[in-house]
Amino acid sequence: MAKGEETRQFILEKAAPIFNTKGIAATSMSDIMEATKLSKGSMYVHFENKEVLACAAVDHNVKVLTAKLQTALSKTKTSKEQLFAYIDFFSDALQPPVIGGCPLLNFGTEADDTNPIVKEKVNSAIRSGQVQLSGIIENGIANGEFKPDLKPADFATVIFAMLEGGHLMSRMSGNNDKMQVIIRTLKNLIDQNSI
Amino acid sequence: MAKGEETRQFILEKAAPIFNTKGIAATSMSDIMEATKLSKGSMYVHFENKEVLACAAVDHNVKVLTAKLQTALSKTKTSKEQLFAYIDFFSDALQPPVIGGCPLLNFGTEADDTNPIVKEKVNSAIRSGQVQLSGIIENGIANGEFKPDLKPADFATVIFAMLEGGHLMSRMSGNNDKMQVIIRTLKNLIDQNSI
DNA sequence: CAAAAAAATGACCGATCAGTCATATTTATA
DNA sequence: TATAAATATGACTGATCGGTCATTTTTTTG
Repeated sequence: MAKGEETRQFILEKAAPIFNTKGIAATSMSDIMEATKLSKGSMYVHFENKEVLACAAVDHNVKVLTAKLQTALSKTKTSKEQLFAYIDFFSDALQPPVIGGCPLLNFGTEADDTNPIVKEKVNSAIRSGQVQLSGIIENGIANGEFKPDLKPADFATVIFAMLEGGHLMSRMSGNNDKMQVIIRTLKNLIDQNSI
Repeated sequence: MAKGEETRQFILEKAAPIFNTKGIAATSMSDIMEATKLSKGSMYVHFENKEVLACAAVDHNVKVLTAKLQTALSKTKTSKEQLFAYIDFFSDALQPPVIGGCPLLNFGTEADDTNPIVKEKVNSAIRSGQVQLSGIIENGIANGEFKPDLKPADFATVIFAMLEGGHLMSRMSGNNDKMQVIIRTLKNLIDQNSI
């Protein structure tokens, strides 16, 4: 990796959790300077402005989250195990896979009415999650693990919404009780739809 | 109402949707000045600083949301009707009860790691919603509308999480499809647990 | 209606913001 | 190793931020 690309990645690794924790608007370039110990000029060698850096940081957070999720999923065999692993991956809202909590929730709500580019990144990531979940469920139906009347797209939506909602609730309360209720309910639902 | 209190309320009515839409960090006092057509000095007569104004705006958003919800609930009789009315109240994520979308989602994610006061306001509002939902379900069990093995607190958590998650998903996609899946699923769940 | 109190004004302040650029240093190339 | 290119530095800029305050205007009170 060339020196430039190395520094760029280094900046992203330091900046991504800050943006995810404080939000884009509340994160200043000097926050990133402090975290990287790099000069202001150097930042602008690798990112033409804050908006570009913020977008790259959003991508980085989503990429790290996705990569960790795929690692967790790769350790499973059956479709049911995959669904359980997917759910378990998000089971601790207070020690989430990426620092600052779910980046889709964080960046999505901030970008909603103000930043169409970031909003579309979040929308795209949600769609990917949906596609993956639907695929797991479809496979499970095809190989006889799940009941054939289970609607893959709808159930994927329910899983995703419950995880995001539970994440919010548990982070607000500062304990993981709500998320555990969500996890248990989801697993029961999956069991009820298993053969 | 004294002149001072009148102006204070007027500022809050103008400021609340701006904070809910742009976020606290991204909203400037000049945004509020422009919306109210008031001078900067006048703002500081009624709110000692931006943080106080932002907190009051959070309260205002929650209060308006709650008031509208109670109005919707007041038109119902049975417990099941109340649950359906509660769900229907949040059914359109693109035309939400308060401008900018769910303030619990918006302010909650922004305040999460940065603003403990606002975070606790959101946490408290979520708890209130939970208590109200649980109460409706308990009544429904007591009067024979719902199956006695339905767990009020857990089911309230599931309803709340699904609504928040569906809200996020639909706002990101820009259409209401996901929220409609959530609504339909929740109503089915309620029907399954009705007698 | 006059005096006192409250509210409204806008110029002003220091701090911080995102971003620039001449210069220096490091890295890559031939 | 000499030269060119890429990268890093930090002082600087203009704009905007939240917040103050002497003054004026409006409202309340006795």
